[in-house]
Amino acid sequence: MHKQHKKERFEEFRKICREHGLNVTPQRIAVYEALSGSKNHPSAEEIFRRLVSNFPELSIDTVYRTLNTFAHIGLIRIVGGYGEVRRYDPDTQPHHHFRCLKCSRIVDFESPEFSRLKVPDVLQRKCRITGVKVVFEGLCEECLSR
Amino acid sequence: MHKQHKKERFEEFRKICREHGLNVTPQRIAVYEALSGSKNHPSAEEIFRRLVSNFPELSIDTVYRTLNTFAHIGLIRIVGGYGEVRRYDPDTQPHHHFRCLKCSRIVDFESPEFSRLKVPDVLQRKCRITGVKVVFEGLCEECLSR
DNA sequence: ATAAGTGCAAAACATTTGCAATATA
DNA sequence: TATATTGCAAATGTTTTGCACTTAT
Repeated sequence: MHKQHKKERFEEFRKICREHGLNVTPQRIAVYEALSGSKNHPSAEEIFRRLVSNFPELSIDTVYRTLNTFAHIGLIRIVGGYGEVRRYDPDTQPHHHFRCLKCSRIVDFESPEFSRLKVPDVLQRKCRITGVKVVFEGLCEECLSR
Repeated sequence: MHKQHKKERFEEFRKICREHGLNVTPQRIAVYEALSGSKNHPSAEEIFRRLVSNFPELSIDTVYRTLNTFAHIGLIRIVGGYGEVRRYDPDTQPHHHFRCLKCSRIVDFESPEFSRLKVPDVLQRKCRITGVKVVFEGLCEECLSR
């Protein structure tokens, strides 16, 4: 994923909304900006906290609704977790995760090789596969040094 | 993972409990039996429903507490999900998952090859890696034929 | 006997929903 | 102006917790 300027990203966002018949509202813009500018796969609550100081009328249920809408049209993804609060990923391109077992930090990494992993025959025969994700688990840098 | 007889599994279970200073209670036996006899990565609620008809005093909070205890000592695992209810996996051996995007069914498969995937340098340098899991996503047999 | 575990009821969270008011197109 | 979206408040669903009672060792 390469960086985009804020303005380009905004235009892209408008376009995607229009394509899906969604109004472009300040709330949606704010949530999308907050998530796509984040690197830590935040929860709805975290996104809300990040925004509410500059956007006091914003309500948490709108954040949830907005994230659900975005996930539904494929603008963002829900990240695979282990039964904690739901977290969101602005990166919809194929990529992979490291997850810290202690602090739940998620680190993205790309690997075209992993993204091309051969689908095992057992699955190939029965299912339609649309994606793969490799998840490494262990302890992150910060948790190791404590 | 190969099948074990019920009795062997029970002895194994007693041993693990003793090693961790846990009392062997009917509740723990029941929950462990239900989970290790299941093939569908059930939730706490599902395990509870499966047991309560033959064990009417059992309460749902004991099921939660028991599953948390088991996960904590590594007897079972919490399966990676997408922010739905927490689900549990009796199989602690390295294995991989297919997940249906429509009905959330999880299918296990083994692949020594995937379990030996090379840890990318970015991670190798910074983290201590203890496991890998490959997750394929798509539509399962049942959902395809509807 | 003693410490650990359970059931109950209540609390704490996380997420969703109905509805009237408001903003977008 | 018509419709989609929001904020509020309340509902729902999931998971945890305090405490007194019971059970395993």
